[in-house]
Amino acid sequence: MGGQSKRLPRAIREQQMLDAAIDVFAKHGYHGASMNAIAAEAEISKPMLYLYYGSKDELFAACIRRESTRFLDALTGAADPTLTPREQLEHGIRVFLGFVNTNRKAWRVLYRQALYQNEFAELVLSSRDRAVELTALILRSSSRDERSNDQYRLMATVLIGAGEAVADLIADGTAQTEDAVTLLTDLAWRGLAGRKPVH
Amino acid sequence: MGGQSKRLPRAIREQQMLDAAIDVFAKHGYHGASMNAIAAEAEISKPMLYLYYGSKDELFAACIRRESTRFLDALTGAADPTLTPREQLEHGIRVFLGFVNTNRKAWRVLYRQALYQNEFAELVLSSRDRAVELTALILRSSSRDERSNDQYRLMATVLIGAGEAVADLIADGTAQTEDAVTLLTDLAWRGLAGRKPVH
Amino acid sequence: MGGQSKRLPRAIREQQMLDAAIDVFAKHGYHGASMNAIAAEAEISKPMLYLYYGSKDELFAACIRRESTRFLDALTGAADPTLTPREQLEHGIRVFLGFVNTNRKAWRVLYRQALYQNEFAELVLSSRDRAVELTALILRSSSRDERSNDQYRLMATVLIGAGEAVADLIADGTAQTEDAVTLLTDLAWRGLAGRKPVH
Amino acid sequence: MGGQSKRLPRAIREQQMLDAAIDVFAKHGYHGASMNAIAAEAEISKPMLYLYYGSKDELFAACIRRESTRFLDALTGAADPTLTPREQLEHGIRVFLGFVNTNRKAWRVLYRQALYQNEFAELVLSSRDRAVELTALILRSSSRDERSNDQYRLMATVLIGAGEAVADLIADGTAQTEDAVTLLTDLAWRGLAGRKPVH
DNA sequence: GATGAATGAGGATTCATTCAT
DNA sequence: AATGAATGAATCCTCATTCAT
Repeated sequence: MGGQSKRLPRAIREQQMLDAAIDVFAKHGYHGASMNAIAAEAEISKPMLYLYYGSKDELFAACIRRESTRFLDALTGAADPTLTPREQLEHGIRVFLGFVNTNRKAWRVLYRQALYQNEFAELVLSSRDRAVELTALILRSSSRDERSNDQYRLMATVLIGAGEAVADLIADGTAQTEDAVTLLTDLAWRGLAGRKPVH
Repeated sequence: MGGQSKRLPRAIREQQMLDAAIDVFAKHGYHGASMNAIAAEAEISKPMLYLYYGSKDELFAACIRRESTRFLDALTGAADPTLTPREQLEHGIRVFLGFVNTNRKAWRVLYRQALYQNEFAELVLSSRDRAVELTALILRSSSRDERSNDQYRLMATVLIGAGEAVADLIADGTAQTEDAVTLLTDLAWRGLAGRKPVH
Repeated sequence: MGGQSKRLPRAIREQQMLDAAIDVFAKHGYHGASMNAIAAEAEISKPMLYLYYGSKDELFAACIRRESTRFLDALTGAADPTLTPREQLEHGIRVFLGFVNTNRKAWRVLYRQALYQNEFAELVLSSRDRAVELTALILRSSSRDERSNDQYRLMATVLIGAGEAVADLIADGTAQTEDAVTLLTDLAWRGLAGRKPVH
Repeated sequence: MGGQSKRLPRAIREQQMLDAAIDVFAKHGYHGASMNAIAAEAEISKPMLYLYYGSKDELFAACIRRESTRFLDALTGAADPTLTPREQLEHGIRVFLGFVNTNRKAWRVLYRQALYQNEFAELVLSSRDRAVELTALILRSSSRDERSNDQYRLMATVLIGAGEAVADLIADGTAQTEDAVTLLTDLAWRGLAGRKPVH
């Protein structure tokens, strides 16, 4: 008790707070997480939270932004033009599921709290849309067919939906990452990426 | 204000209340929905809600139960042994997406609120599990391969995840049901249901 | 369930209700006893309670009145001019404690709930005053001194206070009636009933 | 409205709150006292009450504890070995009744509310038991007889019961402290403390 | 820069009480 | 004569948020 918190530079404080916030949000959900609990977890006083983030909403938004960015960066960084299309697909999926696996809390906050908290869905959806866009691109480049962008986007959405379902299993510890990678890659490659429907 | 609906028999009031509750839960989420708002929507007084359902939790649970049941009944009723496997798959998917399309609020409450509200997840998951089981059965009967039950279940989970992603698009009005039926059926048939990976 | 309660004549119904009310009041206290619980205990519907007694307050008052009367009747009936003063005293005390012993619930409601429930204290006090008056009379007739009525009344109050303390022990089952009779009689006889203070 | 008392150190606020709480509890009883009313009386906001005491129950318990302690301290401080037994008895009684006289509200809360509020009786009884113990000791040392501890305890209970009845009169302003002291001392000395029953 | 002290606003829940049948 | 259906009004409690130091 008393004066634990030493004058830290702003940047570090911010991260500390976000870490704590994500922790508590992941555990109790948006509504269940009280500013009190977050301040306690961060070992600072409540007014500090307000000084840095202004409101609970903004704090939550900041969490979402930080994690979305980290997430997208991971995915973007995974692109590797030297691979074959199928390898690219597999690599992308592996990076995605790997990220979820090592950032379970973030995943829960982002995709299982924010997404269905009316006021924040948009925030997540915007970066999810970028993920869809990215995936659509990969699908197109892996595909032998010619389809409309909308078609590819719908496919990407579906694939990402499947990915999220699997991600949930992984975040819960119910499924193994590698099994899931194989399954999803196969699904994407054969089901979506293109062979002509019949012949 | 308005109707003041008076002295209805218990059974009718119950449905009225659940309708109102689902409405408000769908719009504001579990926490955001106040008993006040639900009572107002149902055009009854708060004590009635408590008289009939005892607590907010139990009211929410009652919503989940009613809609889960309706949902499963729809899916179960869709089974039709006279169809070919692929037709069965397609029909199942169409019924599923059709249900979501005409029960958007219920869908949101069930799969987008309850599922990620810690205390209620289990309730939804138990009926989701039955859906997974059902789907796994269809997949097995549509499949030419021999796989383990676990394999089929994982596939079913993935397919349902994809289905939910699509369902969200439909619930939002972003996608057309028929397009989605085609895409999903194709995905399931080719990506999962099993032709041997070409070689 | 359903129609247990047959058309009973008013007088019987009234007693039935009071019995139930005293039961519930004794167990849960005035505030803790809900009209619901009382109606349930009496195996009638709530509106009946209101039909007969008008309000919770009046129902409680009715309980107090009935039991006060029974209580005073018992005490009054105990007077027996053929006994010696000391025997009278002892007999009075025995009747009092005996009554408490066989009417524990009533005792609790009257002297442990009503007395300290602001709105009802008066009701109890008025009949308690009559008990004090009665006791004062006995004390005067047992006394060799000459004292003012006020003195006798104060003595009676003290004696009754002691009696109530003992009554509590009896109502709780902590003390035996006969032991208490001996002690109290002795106390009253020697401590109050008269010998000159010093000599 | 009014003082708006601001930013007091914790210790002072605590007492302020307890003072207000005792006031309101004494006037309306446990159930009749709303947290609203207590907050208003203390001229603070409701959340402060909860911040400091957590719940109505705990607030009530805190009142009981503070007053019990003050009470027992007063009694304990009254012991004075230089006095004769009878003087000790008289002094003890005077201190007791004097305390009640100057702490009428506390007396009401402790012995007239808490004692008959099922959930709190125990709390009061434990300190009342200590008072009984103390009194029993004084009685024994004042007594010329040899009796069992149980006997002395029963006597003490009776004496305290009588004392409480008198205390009520004093708290109501119906009796004078000095008159009561004389009467009770006499009662205790002659009726209980022991000269052998004449023969 | 940092915080202990304080509160407005609102939420779940429970009653005593009354209609309409 | 008797009751199932219905509610206004309060109560306890919590939380995001802000001062004053």
